[in-house]
Amino acid sequence: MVFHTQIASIMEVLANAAVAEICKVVDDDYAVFRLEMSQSQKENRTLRRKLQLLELKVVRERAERTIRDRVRASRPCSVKILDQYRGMARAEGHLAGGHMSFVKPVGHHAWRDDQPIAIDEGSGTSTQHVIVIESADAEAAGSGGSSLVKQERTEGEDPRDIQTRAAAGVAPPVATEDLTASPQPRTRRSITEVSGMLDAVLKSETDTETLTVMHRRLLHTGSDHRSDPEILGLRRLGCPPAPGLEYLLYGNPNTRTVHSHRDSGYALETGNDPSCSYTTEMDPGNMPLGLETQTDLSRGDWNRYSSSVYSEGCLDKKGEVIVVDEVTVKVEGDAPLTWNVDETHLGEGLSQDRALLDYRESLETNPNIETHSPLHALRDRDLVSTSMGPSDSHGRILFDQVLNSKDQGAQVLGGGATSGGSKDKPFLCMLCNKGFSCLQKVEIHQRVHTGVKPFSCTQCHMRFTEAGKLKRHQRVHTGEKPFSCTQCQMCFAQAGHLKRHQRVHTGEKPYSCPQCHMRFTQAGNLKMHLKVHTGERPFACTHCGKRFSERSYLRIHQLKKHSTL
DNA sequence: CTGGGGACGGGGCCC
DNA sequence: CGGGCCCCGTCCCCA
Repeated sequence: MVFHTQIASIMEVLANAAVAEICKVVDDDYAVFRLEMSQSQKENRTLRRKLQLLELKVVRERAERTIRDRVRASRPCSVKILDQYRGMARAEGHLAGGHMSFVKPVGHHAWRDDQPIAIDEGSGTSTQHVIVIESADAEAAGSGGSSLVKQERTEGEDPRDIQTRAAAGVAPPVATEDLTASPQPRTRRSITEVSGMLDAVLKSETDTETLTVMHRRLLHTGSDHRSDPEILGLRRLGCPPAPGLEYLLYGNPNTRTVHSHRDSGYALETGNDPSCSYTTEMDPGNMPLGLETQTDLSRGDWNRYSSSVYSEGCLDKKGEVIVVDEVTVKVEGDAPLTWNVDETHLGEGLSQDRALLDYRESLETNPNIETHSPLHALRDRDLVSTSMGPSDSHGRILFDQVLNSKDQGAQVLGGGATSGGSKDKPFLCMLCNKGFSCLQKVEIHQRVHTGVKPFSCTQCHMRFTEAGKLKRHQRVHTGEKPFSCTQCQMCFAQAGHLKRHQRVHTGEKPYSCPQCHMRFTQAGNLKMHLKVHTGERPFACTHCGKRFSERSYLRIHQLKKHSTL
């Protein structure tokens, strides 16, 4: 018995020893394995970083080469892309990390090429970064004390740490703002990227690089500021985006989310170049809209947007509005740039801008189009070029917009002269070929094609092409009804309405139905009546021809009108 | 409840 | 700048 007990004890000891030995071997192997794994991972990270750098360089070189060509061709938007791209390229050495912060030097309203961009590279590998761009309120911006901190916050990380690091880790010092405490009106834009790695910012494919530039709508104000894209482009070369603008790159336009809230409008000037003066499109008084509305502008929103500009008096008669919304730049090898504006974010007016870009691009890249293009045809025509020449910025923007209206091809390229010009009407509309006696009438007329509505109501956001129509509209707000009926006490705001009303007293019914004997005082009522004669009303009265949609209606009608069944 | 007509408000476009 | 005409939408009333 005792022997068996000793044997069992020995066996247990041996077993424990064996287990311990096995564990030791496993641990050793595991340690070696982990070491090898860590080394492999390290090498993998290094190679990946090198690959990203190479990709970035390729992208940068190709884009710069292409955009440089575009700059030579005086492409203003290309210049913007180039500026932005340079910003990215400068930071490429720091982009390999998953976290970084761009801190703009204080006292500057815009990023400049000669300004160092301080980058605080962290070690986070979060898959979601939030870039918060803070600019000072309107007062601070006006006094030159504007500061801008562009931060990218790693998920789960204390934002105060980022602020501290951003403020302390770079020079010159940056005035950071508490993101939650300040009740002052300010501008805040936050951008959420789904992917935080560099390849989410710049995606390089085999032969295609896609840069998506969120380019806020710009208002280039001032009559002396030519809308000529060439001039704008050249001036913007040394004129990076002001805080009122955004030049942001997104790697994945499908997943990006842009939120922006503007509590105050402000005008910003970049550097000392007055040509780079822009004003934001929103006025706090006239535009209680956030970017949520702005990014999804319907035509009405667009009208509201523009109306604030005119009602503010920012634009004189010759003022101009340049609107460029979200633009995707596709660089395909050495092919010409094509500009695609996301139409889902655009209203009707903005679609015109997209067409403007596309069309202008095609004009300058396609010699065939150039040969027959109305643009060049117009340039070659002394009459029109004189009336709407480059010296007239307003005319120029109309000029461009006209070229891009939807019916341009039929009217201009087709060359069909419908009404033509005469000696007393030598000024022609290049769209409908109508003749006018003076330049101003051409411009007013072309608002029909361009959608330009310079006259905005101060009470609401309605806009009109003519001052007289605005005056008429404002009677809606004033309640003024200067046209009174002599037969009754009715008053009307429009003379036409009074005239129409007076048919009630005269009994005149100028609108007669061709299908029956019904007559109407108003054309609209006749039009409504004509629906009775459509197939939707299959039951007709045999006496008067009146039709009904239901047999019961016809029976009631015949019973009451004709006393029959 | 529905269809139809009368009438008005507002804006677009042209002259 | 104003007038004129037109269109569309809407409301009201009646059958």
